[in-house]
Amino acid sequence: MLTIGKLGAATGVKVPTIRYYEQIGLLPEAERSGGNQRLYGPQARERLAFIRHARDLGFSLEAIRELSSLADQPSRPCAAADSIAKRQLQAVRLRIARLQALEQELQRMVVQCRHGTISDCRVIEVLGNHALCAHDHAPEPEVGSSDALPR
Amino acid sequence: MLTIGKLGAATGVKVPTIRYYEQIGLLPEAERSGGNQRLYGPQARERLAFIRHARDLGFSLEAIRELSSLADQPSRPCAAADSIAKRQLQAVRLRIARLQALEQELQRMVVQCRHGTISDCRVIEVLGNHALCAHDHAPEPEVGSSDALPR
DNA sequence: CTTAATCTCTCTAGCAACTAGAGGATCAAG
DNA sequence: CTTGATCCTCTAGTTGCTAGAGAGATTAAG
Repeated sequence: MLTIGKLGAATGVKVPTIRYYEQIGLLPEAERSGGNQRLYGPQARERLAFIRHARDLGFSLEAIRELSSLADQPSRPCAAADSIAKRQLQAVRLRIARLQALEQELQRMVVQCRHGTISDCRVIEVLGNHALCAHDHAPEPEVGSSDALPR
Repeated sequence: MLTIGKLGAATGVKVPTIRYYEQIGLLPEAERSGGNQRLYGPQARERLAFIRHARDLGFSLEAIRELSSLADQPSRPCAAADSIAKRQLQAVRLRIARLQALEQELQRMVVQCRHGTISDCRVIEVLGNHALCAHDHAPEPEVGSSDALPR
């Protein structure tokens, strides 16, 4: 049995985050020791590793909630899991495309800066005037429930 | 003079967001009409467009605060503005690289899914076992003050 | 001139996904 | 048996907004 600190060290999840996951019901309530401290077995460890990994891949906690309730029902078809992953893939691709547009724009700004005074700084100038932009870099449209990429 | 609603429509910023910017001191306090409603001139409009554009380019409000205080001092050297933009460019590039790793991994997961049952779903399996991953997709390290990319 | 519709005002509370800190209990090592 | 690390609960803060209540202002139509 692991204490919360060991579990955190083993999975790379911070201690308060583990308690937070329990609080929001993403992890089941842990067993307790005589002195009221949380104790975790290998099952809890696997579950947390699953969550951690999915977080690293950018899944929202909501998506992870779905995924892990699916994981608990091994005989059901996996179409749902598949579609959650596909949605996430789409969201990631969109985000990449958008960030690449930003990258272009920022690079242009930085390259054109003559390092003089603010009054003729290209960075400030471009920010003040969208018309000087080469590309469209509109804000991201919302995509399903797995919009935000974390950390 | 524009009311807050017209200003919002003109700049693409929502009304409560404008009030929020004023509240946190990113916009100066607006003039008021006889009936206590906010009124904006062209200066405020430019400032808000500047903020909006910088937000679209992923700058944090903190970075924007710096940038716009710089913009107010036209005779100072522009090295500071330049370096803020460079930091942002770096952060964006890092984020792109990381998202591309995620994209690879997600795609592998999705492609390998045989559309059977959960018990042999590749998506669930990979999430449960990081060792099945091709790449490292560690969480992003923090970069300066302009970490989060919004919207 | 009145009424109705549409702003606008302030204020509080909520979202994701944590993080930080206070103040106290418990545990393992020496 | 004491010290220091770890654990407990609880509240509040972070970023960048968004939503809603309840009240007042303004405008357009009739």
